[in-house]
Amino acid sequence: MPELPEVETIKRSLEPLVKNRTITGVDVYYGGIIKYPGPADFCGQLKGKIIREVGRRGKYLLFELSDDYTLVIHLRMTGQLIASKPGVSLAKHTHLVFRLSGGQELRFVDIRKFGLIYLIKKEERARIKGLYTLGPEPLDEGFTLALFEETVGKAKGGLKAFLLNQTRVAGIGNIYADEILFESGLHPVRKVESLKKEEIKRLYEAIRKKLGEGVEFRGTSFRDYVDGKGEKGGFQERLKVYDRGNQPCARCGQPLVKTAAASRGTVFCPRCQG
DNA sequence: AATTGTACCTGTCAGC
DNA sequence: TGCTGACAGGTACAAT
Repeated sequence: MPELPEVETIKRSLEPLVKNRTITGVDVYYGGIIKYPGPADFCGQLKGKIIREVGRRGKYLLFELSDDYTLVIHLRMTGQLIASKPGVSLAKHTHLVFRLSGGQELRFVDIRKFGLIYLIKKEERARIKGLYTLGPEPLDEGFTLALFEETVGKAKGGLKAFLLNQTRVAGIGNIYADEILFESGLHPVRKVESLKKEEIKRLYEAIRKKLGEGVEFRGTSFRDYVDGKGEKGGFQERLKVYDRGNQPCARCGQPLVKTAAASRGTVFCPRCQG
């Protein structure tokens, strides 16, 4: 489900509903989601903690808690984190319920059970490899063209795989990767090391533009994605290539081609993305 | 070090 | 109406 724009939208929608509330208890219906520590310690340590801040890094949600603890949640493909009122019947595939002070609950729902949840002390962040190896945040001010040129200089292989690699740039997934490549007019299996300076700039600008639009339109509800209030996003109506195989290209009218690149379904325009 | 393949799960859809 | 297989927003880990 969620790539950077979706996770950012969840973060923003949840923040006012959970910030400064105390976790009064945790109900576990499927403990396999909890990767660290064990379920008993997880629940025991969370009880009584206050949610100080809600943050995001790449596709990870970070709940900064009292006593320097961080609750780290990755939604992977089908994970949802939804604020609910107590007593409302549990949606199917609800695996975890965080009970909060002031009559609020935060529920973790995940059809495929791929989600990952950790409770760590701040200084234990290295325990989560996918988190500490993340590349730069593409929408931050620090993500400059010069920094991106440096990143590109270190990489090799196909562009689609490059964009999906979280250690290069954080937060891009399959939907936005295809949209970014279409926007920049670059072929998904074009070699990173073959890019000219001007093409690197186009790619950089497309990354900022497409992820920015994704956030602006509150994410892509292609399938399961909803924000922290259970509301759908709007960017699915603005997709130009993702899930549009065989449909005419918005730019030139030629049929878009669906193929596989980096072992992922990939749609592109063979004419515009030569 | 950096790729590639496989595993983790359930649901949906196309084709028979 | 089943049934089967392919595919789905993403990593983590092992093997190369």
